[in-house]
Amino acid sequence: MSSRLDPPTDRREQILRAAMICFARRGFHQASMHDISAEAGISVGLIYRYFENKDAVISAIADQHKQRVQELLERARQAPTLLEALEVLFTEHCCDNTPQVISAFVVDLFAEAGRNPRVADLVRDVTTTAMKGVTELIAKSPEALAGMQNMSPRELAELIFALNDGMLMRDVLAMHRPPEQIRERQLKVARNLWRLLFSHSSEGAIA
Amino acid sequence: MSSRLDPPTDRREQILRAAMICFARRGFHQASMHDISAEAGISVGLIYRYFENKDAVISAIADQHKQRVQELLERARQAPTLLEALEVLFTEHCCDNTPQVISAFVVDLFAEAGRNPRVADLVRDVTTTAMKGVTELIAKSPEALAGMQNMSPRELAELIFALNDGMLMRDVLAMHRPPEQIRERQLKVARNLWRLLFSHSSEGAIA
Amino acid sequence: MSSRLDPPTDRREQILRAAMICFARRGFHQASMHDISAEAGISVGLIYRYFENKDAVISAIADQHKQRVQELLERARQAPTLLEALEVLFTEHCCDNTPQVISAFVVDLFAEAGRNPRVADLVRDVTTTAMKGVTELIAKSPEALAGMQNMSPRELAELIFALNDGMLMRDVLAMHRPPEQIRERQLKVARNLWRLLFSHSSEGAIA
Amino acid sequence: MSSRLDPPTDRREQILRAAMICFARRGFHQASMHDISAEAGISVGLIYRYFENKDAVISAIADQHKQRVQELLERARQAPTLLEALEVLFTEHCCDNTPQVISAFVVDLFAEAGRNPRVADLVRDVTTTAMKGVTELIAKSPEALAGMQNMSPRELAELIFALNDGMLMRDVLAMHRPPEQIRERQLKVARNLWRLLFSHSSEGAIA
DNA sequence: AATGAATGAGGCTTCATTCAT
DNA sequence: CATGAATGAAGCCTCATTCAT
Repeated sequence: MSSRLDPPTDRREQILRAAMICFARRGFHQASMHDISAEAGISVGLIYRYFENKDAVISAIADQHKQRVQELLERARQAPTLLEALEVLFTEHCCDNTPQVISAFVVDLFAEAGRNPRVADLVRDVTTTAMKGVTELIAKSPEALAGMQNMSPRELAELIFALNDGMLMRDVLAMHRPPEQIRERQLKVARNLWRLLFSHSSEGAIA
Repeated sequence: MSSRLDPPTDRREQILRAAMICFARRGFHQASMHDISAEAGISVGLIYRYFENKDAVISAIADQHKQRVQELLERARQAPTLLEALEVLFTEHCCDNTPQVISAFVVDLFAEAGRNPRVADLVRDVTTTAMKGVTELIAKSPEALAGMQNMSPRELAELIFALNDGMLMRDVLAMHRPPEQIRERQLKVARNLWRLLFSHSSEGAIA
Repeated sequence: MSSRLDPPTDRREQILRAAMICFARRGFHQASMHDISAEAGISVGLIYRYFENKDAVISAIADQHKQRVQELLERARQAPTLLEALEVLFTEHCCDNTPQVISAFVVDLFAEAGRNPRVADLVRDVTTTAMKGVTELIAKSPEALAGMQNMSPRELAELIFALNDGMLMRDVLAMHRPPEQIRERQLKVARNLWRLLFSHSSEGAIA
Repeated sequence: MSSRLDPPTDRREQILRAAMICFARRGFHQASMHDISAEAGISVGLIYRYFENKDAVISAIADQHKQRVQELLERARQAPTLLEALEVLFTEHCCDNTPQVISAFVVDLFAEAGRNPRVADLVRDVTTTAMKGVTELIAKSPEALAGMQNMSPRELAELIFALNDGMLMRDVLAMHRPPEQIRERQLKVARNLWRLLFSHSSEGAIA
């Protein structure tokens, strides 16, 4: 490899960051290579020194997304309780970019997956890994085992991810509203589900 | 003239059907007007006799989607029980087109909403209407009132829709698998949620 | 031929009148066949029953122009004095259409003559005929013979026509101003030239 | 790289020269961007690096025309006598291009001015400036003051310009004839007018 | 390593023309 | 006679990609 900050890696990062912004703003195919180069403050030709073509940029961004999700999963795994792990996972969409940037990007990523098999494989890989991770998390969790509700850990994980993705999908309709407000509202609903799934009936209404 | 439908309406439908297929296959912007005309078996120019431009075709498709959802909501409203209404809603994605066509299209529609304000308004309109309809359905339903789980009808509706959308988003990753199989698996998980939300604990396991 | 008002002739007239308006408004090539049909209140296809194609319409309009000029020349010839004849000629641009319509059309006609040889022939024919007519008019006129200014009748005619055309060319820059005002101003200048050319110095100031 | 001019300016010039030729040959709207690129020996896309769109090319050409006229006016102003100044102005149409190219272009420019307000403004600007310049020239000229013929300097200028434009308009009908021959004939007529306007009768025949 | 001029295929759209009704 | 739906070539413009500097 190379040390942490040598030019090649830096350049790649710089380009990918710019690409991410452009893709979120205009979509994979509406964003032009020129848009990306302008956003990155470099020339168009330079992009081609680090990426074979536009598709390679898209793939690289998708890869980056995959890694982000894996890191997230790792952090979730280290949370003391299942509910805390879920909160970590749910807050995924907040890095250096605003949540809507991530949301717009992810929705476009799924849309692209519907056409581009390479992207589809990659997204499937991400979701499968995440799903497996959360399924394990649930299987190992005492709260889950107790509440279980007649559902398998796998089914519980599916419910949870569907909720996550469904909320993310709605984000793009509220591009103008303050991110925190959106997230808070969504978190409230998500917590309702988690409580429902993972609280023992013996505890009665938990509030 | 013609028997059932006047030609203009027929043509519009024919074009929209072709556009739907192309949009699902390649996305709004990757699908060319030529693709659509070829799929419809007509010439490119003819499309412009029925639609001002490509954007108008996209808008018309989005409108069609809106109406489909509204009809669906109407049918759901007439179901005898809440759970049956939810089943109706969940089965949305099956008309003349295969479910994946609808899914791919809807995901792209949301992606587009993230950029095109006109599309965003339309999609927001659809989701708002649907949400309101289901919220009312829940508010009027005895099962819901009983189980309620400390959630407002509105929150319950949000949960349900998030699940719906989340599942739909995943559809695009399974473009190759038989639709029924996908739907069945998803339905199972969805029923789990509905049971959880709307069954009195006194009744025990319902399914 | 046919009687004065049989449909074919009427239709042709109707189409040509509409074409004239469209050509003046948008130019020969910017005006579409659809524009013309709409202006005439008929269908596009019908135009093709009366004209082989768009070029034929342009040619027919040019022909019409030629006839209009010839009639004008005829009227000018019957004027009692040369100066009156010139006034008739100069007022050419006023039929059922506003003068600017004619001006815009004529300028476009000359522009088209620069490319389309058939139109060039036709326009040349018009100008040649008109020139010959006016040259004769001058040659026969006592005023002219007296003043003559060392110019041949032919040269005098050239001067007069250049003035006419030059003024007409400027009309298109004043599309918004009241036609009478423009014409009056131009007429004043034209009269100055005519007086200069055709008044004996012995007569002193004539105007 | 280049010796005298930086490449961007060269390219713009190259494109404008090619556009001028194409516009004169086929008219503004009949000349395609492909025609221009072929004439310039470059690709279509390259034109768009130097001009926003086709209209911008037309505007640039019109601007160029404006500057050419202004330079001409400057040269005319420096002529020792009024008659010599007029000769300079009249010979306008001869630069690097053949006179007919200029004539065809100017006639088309006026035709376009009849429809496109932006072009109309520009052409009006040119004619107004030129007219003002010549009016001043006349007002300051002793020959004019003497002969005057009861006309104001402004009216005299109008006469002169109408003659110029009228002759230019006729140029397009003689696209095939040798330019010098045309010019000579026209010059002879023009001189007749000038002599008439600006020669004291006491001097008798001047030419 | 970096630039950005240059290419040309391909997309959207218009429009003259035809033809079934 | 009249309509207007239908065709498809052609025009304007964009953009991924290459390459000389």
